[in-house]
Amino acid sequence: MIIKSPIDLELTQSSGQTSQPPWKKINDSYREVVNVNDKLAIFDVKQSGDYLDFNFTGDVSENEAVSRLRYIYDLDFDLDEFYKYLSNHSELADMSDFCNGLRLFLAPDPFECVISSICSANNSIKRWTKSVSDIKQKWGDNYNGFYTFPGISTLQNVFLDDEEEFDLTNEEDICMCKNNLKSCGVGYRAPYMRKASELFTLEMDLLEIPKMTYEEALESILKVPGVGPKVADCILLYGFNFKEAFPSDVWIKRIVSYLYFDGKDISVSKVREFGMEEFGDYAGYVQLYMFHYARKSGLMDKLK
DNA sequence: AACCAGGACTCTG
DNA sequence: CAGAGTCCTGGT
Repeated sequence: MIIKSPIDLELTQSSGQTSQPPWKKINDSYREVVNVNDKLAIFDVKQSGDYLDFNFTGDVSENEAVSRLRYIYDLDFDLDEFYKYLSNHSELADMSDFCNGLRLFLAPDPFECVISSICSANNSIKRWTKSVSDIKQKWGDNYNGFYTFPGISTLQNVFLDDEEEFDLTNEEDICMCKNNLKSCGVGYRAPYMRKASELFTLEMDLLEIPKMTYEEALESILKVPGVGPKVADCILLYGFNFKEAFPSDVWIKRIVSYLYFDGKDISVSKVREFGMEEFGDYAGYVQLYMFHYARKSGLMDKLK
């Protein structure tokens, strides 16, 4: 069926949002297993003109599936309104031309988003997406050839590295020990991921986060090991749809400094405060558009 | 082959 | 509270 809400699916999929790795591309379609009200379904979306062509299989109703899809691709966000806002601000006016149809790619699974975001810290897009895919393949459930993200209790019991695996199993050759986090290329983030999983079984309930204000949610998420200010804002934006978050890293700092402060060096935390103050409920989208505008327009190379 | 990029954390002053 | 050093891996 056609979902009448404009989007650029390819751009949204390739935009490196830390909610989850891109879905599997098959011919013109993007496919993934999605949890819909505790039942699994295979979602299949492809671009059809400005809109999405959506199909699914699984024991879920059409209403349930469509509303899940609308959430994941943020299809109820009014892009036209947003583009009016951009064009009314000279610093941002070019951005909609370079990023037309780019939307949030929201996490169907908040836990996956947290682990995926921890993995993204001090890392490249290519590397963290590979790591998350490896984690799914090693410990997720295979559903029609697609792997779910493992549950919290699974990840908190996983081996950190080959040595730990070698010591605690009867594997005879350490070279055969690949059933551990470090073999997914996560490096020193492995203990963060396992400790985070532990935290979610013992103390923190991720289901509470959506009920909180942005400030409360930020305070909670910052307690997760391996999560600092940048990653916390990514989790709140891409994982929980807090659109007032303005995730700020060195690149956003360079871009904001170029666009608004005449190239003057400002601290990342000031950039974050500026973004939240200046853009309000559009902060998350402005951040997303800034990053891709800089990538595509060549501004990023210029700022290096 | 040495060096760098990328955030969070820990230790120091 | 700011600044510096370290963590791991893939890229040059």
